[in-house]
Amino acid sequence: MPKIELDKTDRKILAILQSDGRASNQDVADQVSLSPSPCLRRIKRLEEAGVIRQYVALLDPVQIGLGLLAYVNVRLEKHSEGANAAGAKRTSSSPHADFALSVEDWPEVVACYAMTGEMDYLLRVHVGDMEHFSRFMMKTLLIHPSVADVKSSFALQRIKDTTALPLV
Amino acid sequence: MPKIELDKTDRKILAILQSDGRASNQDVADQVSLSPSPCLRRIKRLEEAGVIRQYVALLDPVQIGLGLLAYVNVRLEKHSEGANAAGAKRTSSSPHADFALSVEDWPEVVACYAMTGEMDYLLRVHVGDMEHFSRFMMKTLLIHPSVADVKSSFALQRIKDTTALPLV
DNA sequence: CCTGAAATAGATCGCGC
DNA sequence: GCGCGATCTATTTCAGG
Repeated sequence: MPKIELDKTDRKILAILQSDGRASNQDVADQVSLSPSPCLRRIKRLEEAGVIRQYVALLDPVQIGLGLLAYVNVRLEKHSEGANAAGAKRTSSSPHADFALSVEDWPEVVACYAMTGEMDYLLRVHVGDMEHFSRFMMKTLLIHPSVADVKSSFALQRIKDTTALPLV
Repeated sequence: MPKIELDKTDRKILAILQSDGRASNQDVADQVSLSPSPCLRRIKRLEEAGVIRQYVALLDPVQIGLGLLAYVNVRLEKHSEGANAAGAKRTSSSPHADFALSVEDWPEVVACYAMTGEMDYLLRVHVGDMEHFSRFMMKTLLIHPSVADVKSSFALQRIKDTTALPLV
């Protein structure tokens, strides 16, 4: 991905599309004081350069039955043997590679980052309720051979949560 | 927000729009084997019920100069007096209300949840580099009168990060 | 709840500036 | 790089089953 130059107009376009991903090219063009053709050219350029990665619809978790949000800190086994203990499905090169692959298959886990600090991974987990969470922990996360230790916290209140990044 | 019933077709529509927020109504209609009109009605219904909260464009943080992602745990002062110490701009009812208001004004903080456990808040913070992060900490977060203690971790690797919620 | 047709609006592209 | 104008495609509404 080549890092491209962004002028003031590009940043304005990005700000608009970050807050309304379905804004029509004409609307965007009006707001940045361009005619539709150059505006569309800029948007296409931003898409092709990968500055705009994706357009998505954001859903309300509560409305689709996912009323409980948890952040789970995970520490993995240090030794590779763990990966071949009971329940392991892959002959893995490392617990890390194995864990990363598994995470892809767990729909409750919407985000997973390898982190600095004493805990290796931070997971964002959407579930319906405590029972659902408990089931996920018992039947999925805790029985994973790479996992050594976990610590969970639960969201009490959303103060802020946006996909819009600040444009410097 | 009234919780509405979602049938199989609704869930299919939601799945499509979660992965492509700009999918045309015709495309969606084709994929769920409907003609455009009833498909559009369903989408409008999902939007009006708040199941679809928003359409957005997702940007690549690296391409816009935000190469460092941090999660910051914040613990607040227990006593209300803290909120009126040096630098406080609001006569606040509580350190929590005061902190929540401030977070809105900090563009680096894209997410903030009040959490269970020993730390009160979890913040997701996008910055350009360590210097930028350091500046944010020194000049913004740590001088906030409600803040008692912070612990930061930094993302080493993104394993997974999606806005698409699982549709049960 | 669906289909299908008709009117409106937006996307797209070649070309001159 | 921008803007204009022609063309094509999609959105949106509404009659009727």
